[in-house]
Amino acid sequence: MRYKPGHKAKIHNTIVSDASHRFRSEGVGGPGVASLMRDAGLTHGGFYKHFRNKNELLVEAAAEAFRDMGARLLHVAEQAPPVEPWKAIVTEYLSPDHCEHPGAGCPLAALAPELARMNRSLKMRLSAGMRAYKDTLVPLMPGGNARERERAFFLIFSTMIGSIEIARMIPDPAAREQLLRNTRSFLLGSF
Amino acid sequence: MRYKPGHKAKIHNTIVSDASHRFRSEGVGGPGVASLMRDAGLTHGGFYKHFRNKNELLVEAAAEAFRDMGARLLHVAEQAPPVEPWKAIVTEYLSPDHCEHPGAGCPLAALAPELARMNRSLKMRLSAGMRAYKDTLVPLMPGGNARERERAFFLIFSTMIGSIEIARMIPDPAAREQLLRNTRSFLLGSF
DNA sequence: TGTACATCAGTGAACGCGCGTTCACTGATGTAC
DNA sequence: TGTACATCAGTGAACGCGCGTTCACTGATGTAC
Repeated sequence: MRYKPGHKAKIHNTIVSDASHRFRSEGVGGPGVASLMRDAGLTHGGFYKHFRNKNELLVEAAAEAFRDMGARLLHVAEQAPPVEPWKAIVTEYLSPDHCEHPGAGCPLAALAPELARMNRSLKMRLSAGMRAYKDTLVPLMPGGNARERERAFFLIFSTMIGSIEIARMIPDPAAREQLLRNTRSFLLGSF
Repeated sequence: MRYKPGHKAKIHNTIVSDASHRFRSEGVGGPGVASLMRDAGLTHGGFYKHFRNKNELLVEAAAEAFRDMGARLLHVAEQAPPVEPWKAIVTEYLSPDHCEHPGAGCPLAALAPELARMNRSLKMRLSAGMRAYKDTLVPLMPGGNARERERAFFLIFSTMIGSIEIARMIPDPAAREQLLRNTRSFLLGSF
């Protein structure tokens, strides 16, 4: 059958968006091509009408994950009082909601070590998404100039990423939330 | 053939130690059972004389990785001047050597998101290794009492883990080392 | 001391399974004449 | 207007492959008598 104009692009976006969530919650090796296509209501063969191979989907899915999370953090920063928007970002990032839903959260916290293991050329393309993420958020960071804000971005995000990952390893919910609380109060008082 | 007493335990340790390195450098799904046994000079069938299944090996390998890295950090702390031993730990953890050799490094920086995805009972057993790691290192952390030192442990390690993971994602070596340097100077000046 | 048997770490064929990828095909619609 | 053909997103059988796991078997040594 022939399809409406824009149909293919819509399906393509559906697959990428679904993959961006599933990779984050199940890992890069988690969902297979067939399962991702089933989510879109299609069969596995059609996958290669949309992507050269699975890694191409990974690149697009990671980029979308960075855009999604960037937009979410930008949004909470804009909702918050205009002084020190980065504090709203810290609160959102270290929220129990983000900790408990890696599939909708920061791709670095969900996938960083796996992505770091990919071959160099793939990593270059993946890190382009990370750079865009950084560029979105650096302007909201504390600091008197661009250099200071970039430094703050890396320090704040390093701390948040590590904390969320450790928290996700801790089975006890109370200990988990205390770690998030501690990190939150440390960061809010440090810059 | 019959083997010398202690032979089986020695082979067992070889497999666990090899796996602890390979899981850290290739991910949990990286090396297969057959490949791990080949490293030990054996065939895959014998694996099940040593472990009930692959997850049992993972638990032992993760525990050994935590012990290894704990001992390494303890060692550098003991070599350093006795005041503020935690500073030697920060310097070692954020070294280019650690960043470039995940297979010999901290299992949290190498595997945390993957381990966090495991089922609850497995995660409980994996996090026992993490607790032992923490208990080894908390006494060396800055702080006037046990509570403060435990808090410092989580904050310092969160920051270091996040930094190393981001650094491992950055393709440019200069940018990578600058991130590590920045994090080092931030932590050394923060406690 | 010599013979028969038990032990048990390790072997390797075989199991079912899901993976990523390829490819000849389908069939509804658009275009050409 | 009617007919022939081109397009192309999606189908599903088939590919080779590696995975984790099982299991009947091997064979050198230890033990019993």
